[in-house]
Amino acid sequence: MPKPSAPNPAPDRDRAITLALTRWFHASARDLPWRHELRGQRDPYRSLVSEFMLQQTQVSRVLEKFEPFLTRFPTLTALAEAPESEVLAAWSGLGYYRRARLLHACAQAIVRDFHAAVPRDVPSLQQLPGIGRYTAGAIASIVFDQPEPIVDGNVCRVLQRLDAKPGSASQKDVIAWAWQRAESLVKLCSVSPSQREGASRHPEKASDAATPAAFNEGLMELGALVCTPAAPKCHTCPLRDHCAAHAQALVDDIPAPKPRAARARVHHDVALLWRRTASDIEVLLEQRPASGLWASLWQPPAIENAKKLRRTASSLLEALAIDAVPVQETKPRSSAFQTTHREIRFRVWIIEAAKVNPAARRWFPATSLSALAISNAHRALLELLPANSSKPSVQTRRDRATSSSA
DNA sequence: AAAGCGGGGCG
DNA sequence: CGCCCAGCTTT
Repeated sequence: MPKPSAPNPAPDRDRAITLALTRWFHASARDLPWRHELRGQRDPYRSLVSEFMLQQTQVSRVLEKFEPFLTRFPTLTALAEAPESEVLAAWSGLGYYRRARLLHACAQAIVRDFHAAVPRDVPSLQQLPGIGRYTAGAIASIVFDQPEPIVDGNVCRVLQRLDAKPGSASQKDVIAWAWQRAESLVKLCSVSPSQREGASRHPEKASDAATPAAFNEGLMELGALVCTPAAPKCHTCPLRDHCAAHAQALVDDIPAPKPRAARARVHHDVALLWRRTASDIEVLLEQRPASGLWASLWQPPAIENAKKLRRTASSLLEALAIDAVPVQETKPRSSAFQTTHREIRFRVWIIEAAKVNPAARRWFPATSLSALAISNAHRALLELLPANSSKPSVQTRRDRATSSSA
């Protein structure tokens, strides 16, 4: 029986792409904690949390925080009812802290407007705080298997290479092209009634059918594991035979690198004030403003963007309007920290104070800091406290990889 | 339309 | 050391 001829060759190529990627994903997908299914479906709440954490953040970073967050906030309602300070504390170290506040507000909006059930459609999802076009498409397709496209950095790169589309993912025209391309591909994955009938008569073929969920997640998984920015593993790529960039030897030129602004270098003068108590030491912290860098997080009192070089602890305390008596003057310690947008040189005076008027600041026991919302930059500074000088309590990834688990 | 926002791993 | 990452909101 002759196969009906297609109107043009593109649909055949695209169908082959969706099928090959779906099969590869089912065979090669990593076992990630937010991919665990209950009764054949992803947990919408776990998926929601993972999507927020994964915004501009690598999987390896999210893996360290995901399960502790879910243990602390097991349900959407539990998250919605929690105080924001605890949500920020559980987010501590993940960066982009606005996401934590938006996730919190998102959970509250879902409870209020959708009876505590994550909505299934893109328009409803996209109205929620912190959910843009990508995250709405990801929830709709991956959790609810709807034929909605998604485009992130990974997907844009894969699609550009697939069609040898030049340009950078920072170009609006490239992004717009990628959304069109992703949409036309994912729509080929929606199961038509006749296909569903066929699948029920041939259940052994069911796992072969391309679904929006497997195709979309396959695009991202391929970008993460195979079609990487540098040194892509074309020899193991399931789409190699369909890839225009590979055929034309353009893989290393697509996508074009994204222009990036230079990092600003700034100095912060930090007063790491501590005092002894009967059983512990305490450290003086203040809360940052609710917007901007490290919004609402706790830190030692500091002069930011310090212009002039301060030479004594006393002069810093005076600038900070802290009425304290240093037990002794010490030289500042240097500590550098980088974010994407700036390089911060901390000058840290470690000051044991006999007497302090804390004003708006608060004393915290050193043992309570792990439950507080503090950036990784400032956690590193707190490691300079005398109580921590002999035992490193911030364990690096390298530490964990090389130390035996006792 | 453009800027702002963390943090770390990797080549 | 530069580049990149499962983006979104604000200005």
